[in-house]
Amino acid sequence: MSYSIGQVSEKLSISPYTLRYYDKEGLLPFVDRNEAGRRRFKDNDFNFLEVIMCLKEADVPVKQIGDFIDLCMTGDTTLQARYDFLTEHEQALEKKMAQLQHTLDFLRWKKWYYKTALQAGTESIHYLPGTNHVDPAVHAEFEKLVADGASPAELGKLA
Amino acid sequence: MSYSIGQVSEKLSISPYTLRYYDKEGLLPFVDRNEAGRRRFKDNDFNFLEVIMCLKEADVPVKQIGDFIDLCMTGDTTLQARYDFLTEHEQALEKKMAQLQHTLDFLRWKKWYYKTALQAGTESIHYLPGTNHVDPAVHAEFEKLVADGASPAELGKLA
DNA sequence: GCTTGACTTAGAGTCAGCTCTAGAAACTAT
DNA sequence: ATAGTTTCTAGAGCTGACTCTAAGTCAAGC
Repeated sequence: MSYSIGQVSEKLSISPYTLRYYDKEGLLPFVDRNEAGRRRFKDNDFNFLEVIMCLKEADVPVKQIGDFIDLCMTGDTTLQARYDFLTEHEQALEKKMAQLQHTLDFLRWKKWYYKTALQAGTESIHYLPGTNHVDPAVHAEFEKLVADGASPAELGKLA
Repeated sequence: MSYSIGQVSEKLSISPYTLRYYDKEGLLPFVDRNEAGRRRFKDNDFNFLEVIMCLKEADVPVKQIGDFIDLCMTGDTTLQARYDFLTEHEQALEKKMAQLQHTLDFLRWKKWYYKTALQAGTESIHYLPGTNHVDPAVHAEFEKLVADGASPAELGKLA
């Protein structure tokens, strides 16, 4: 079973332009060509493509993905290097997810800020008297609700 | 209390170039200037900067962050729009985190793949007999271990 | 045989998000 | 006062990741 660039493009929802770009950047050295020079993807190539898409999803730059594919093509001497590469990016991803959780929590505190403002009809309930500046006690109040067991996601929900 | 662009840059670990770029893109309309035209950041401005950094972290494009800041400057008539904006990006972020969890799981299965190959001294233990193609049963085996209660993160750990 | 459509390459163009340069003006320390 | 540092603007330059164009090749259907 073999597939044209168009069929692979369709299957993976990646444009043929992008697939050729990846090839040019050295990400697809495993892809065969027919007599006319056209790319023929094998079933096994989808294992590589899956790894490539995974690493892209993990925000690994194209060049580094190329380095990993190089390791793959070299053979058993690079097994440890490949394992280490994946470990490095596993850790980076864990770190990123923790960071995104903070970001999400912040978004929810701001939602609560606007929810309460909406209910009051004006943002000024959060200001220090006579100013346009937010009272730091407002954030503290939200933090207290969370410390007392409320879920940030729920606190932000309107009505 | 007011702060120069250099002090803000230092505090937030953002280059002054970037801060000026954000200003140029309309993200910092709230920043005052002194008689000489130099930016003077107020304490309250850090609330805005915190929101900007949060939205950046959530991968919101600079232009859209500008739209949100515009809403903030307009006053109480935009409270609902601001709430909706945050809700939209909260949802996008939740979706992204779910996707990243899948990516992480995939990375861990690949780590297990290389761990077992390393222990065998060769990747060929995963190949279909007489080929260089990965046996689909290998992934199924990993999935079975997970279904039987093993943690993907643990399965990938070496030694 | 001829058109249509998918493919090929090299190379140009685009976009976001910075990042830097140049030249001038303004603070800061001695 | 003067040297050094910081800031200002306008605008150029850079990087990564595509995205497309042009000109040509190839395969399939009428």
